Amino acid sequence: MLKVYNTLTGQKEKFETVEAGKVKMYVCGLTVQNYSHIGHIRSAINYDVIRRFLEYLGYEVDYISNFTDINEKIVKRAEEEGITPAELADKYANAFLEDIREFNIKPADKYLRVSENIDQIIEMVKTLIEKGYAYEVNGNVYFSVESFEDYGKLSGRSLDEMQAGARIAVNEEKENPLDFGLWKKVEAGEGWDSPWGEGWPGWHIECSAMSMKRLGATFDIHGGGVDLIFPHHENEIAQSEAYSGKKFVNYWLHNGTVNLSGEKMSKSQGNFFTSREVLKEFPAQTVRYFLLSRHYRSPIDFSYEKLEEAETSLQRIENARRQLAKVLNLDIESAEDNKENENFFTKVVELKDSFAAALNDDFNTAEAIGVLHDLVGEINSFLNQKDFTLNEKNFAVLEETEEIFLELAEILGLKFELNKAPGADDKLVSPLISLLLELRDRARDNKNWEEADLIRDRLQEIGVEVTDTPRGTEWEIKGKEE
RNA sequence: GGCGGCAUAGCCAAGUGGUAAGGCAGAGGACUGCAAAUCCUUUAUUCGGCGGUUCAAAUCCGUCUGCCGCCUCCA
Repeated sequence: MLKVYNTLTGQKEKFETVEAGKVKMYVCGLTVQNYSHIGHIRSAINYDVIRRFLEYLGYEVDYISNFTDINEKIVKRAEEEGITPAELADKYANAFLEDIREFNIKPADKYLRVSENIDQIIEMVKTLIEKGYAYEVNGNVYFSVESFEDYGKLSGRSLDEMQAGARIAVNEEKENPLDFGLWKKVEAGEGWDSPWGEGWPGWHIECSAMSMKRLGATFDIHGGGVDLIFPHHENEIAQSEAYSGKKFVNYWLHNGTVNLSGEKMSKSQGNFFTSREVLKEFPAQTVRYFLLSRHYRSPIDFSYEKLEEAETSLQRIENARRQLAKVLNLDIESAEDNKENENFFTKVVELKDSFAAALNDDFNTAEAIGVLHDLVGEINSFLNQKDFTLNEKNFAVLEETEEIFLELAEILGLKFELNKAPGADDKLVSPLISLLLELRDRARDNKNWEEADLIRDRLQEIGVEVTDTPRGTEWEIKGKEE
């Protein structure tokens, strides 16, 4: 049974959907004003795994995200780059889509853009004014936080507490300093026409308008970074529920931040790694694996040193996968059976269940990765038994294990494709290498180590890795080192 | 100042009442002509300090210390 931690209640809750068998989820995307950084990628990977697991559980998932393509920052950045705001937004939205492909993140079913949903937003603002939740002053429209009884329920604050904090910029137009903008007046020619004059939507309103338009007044999951809880998501709840009179979202999920030396990575602080610069140093899968090695709600400290550790750890899993594939390629030697494979397979199935149980517990990917390593240990031990032979029963069991292994990895979005280097399947290359290795074997039989090593070393230089294993000499095209 | 979170081995990290997963590094071993690779075993009487509840606490309560987040744009 799936349990998820809901920020709204501060507890893990049993997960039940509005509509049986279907999950409607909305994840706050980014303002497309620059290249994405690792913090954005963590968020995207996190919700990607959540989505994949929900699909694994059999749900039909409608996963929606957004691109904020209208605001001051975009205008400013566009001026800097000498292009129009729309071009800038397009450029970075496309860059983001390229980035997530690298990280094996499934794209959302739909990315909603503010610029394409202005009508919807205006309609919503209009209704909020009519219902008495919002007011217009000089072409600006504000939401009145005092008019919404439950204001503060997500972030666990009360209006009194927040006013005591008194770190809110003074704005004479607002009835209450905490009131937030729904519609913002801008210079002629820069915005959209509205009943209140030319302007832009406020930041928070877009997510409400677009998510409800696509997913309905009440939907299942709304996700984003913890730094969005207040004010962004708090405000979304206020305006959405004031508008529809219904509960907006059942489960609020928030992922932790990516930190650098303990400090939050963020654009405004200037302390961030873009995903692109990280990808120059490490494979995307390593980054993904690293980010999933910690529970999504906790902050994670980012460094290249940690990525190197993650790389080594990930290789252990990759090796097991490769060994498994190699063994499955061997000829079946005997029909004999031993009891070992039954014990082995029982454990494999148990681990499969443990893996699902880990993710069922608020998507605990760190624990799930631990289970994956346990599975690797079982596979290794089984394959490295002294008297291992590939009999029919072993083959069947290993084939099924491979399937389970790949299925679980797929939930985490990890791909373990076999190295299909160019030439590996070539009708000429393969026999040629086999021939060379035959010569090497003969040299070894004659204890002519010099010649044997020459063949191995020369093959290595060409990019063919030769490994002596208890099952005989194996080779693999690795390609040349760059 | 207000609200919230976190503190587990050398490092990273799971674990929310039943006696400490997993990874990295380290140590030992297996395999090998050698090398590389790989594999196996092993590494916390203890969970920031103190006090309390309980038959039982890393897990609950109180308190102290340290770190972080939000309160302004932010994934």
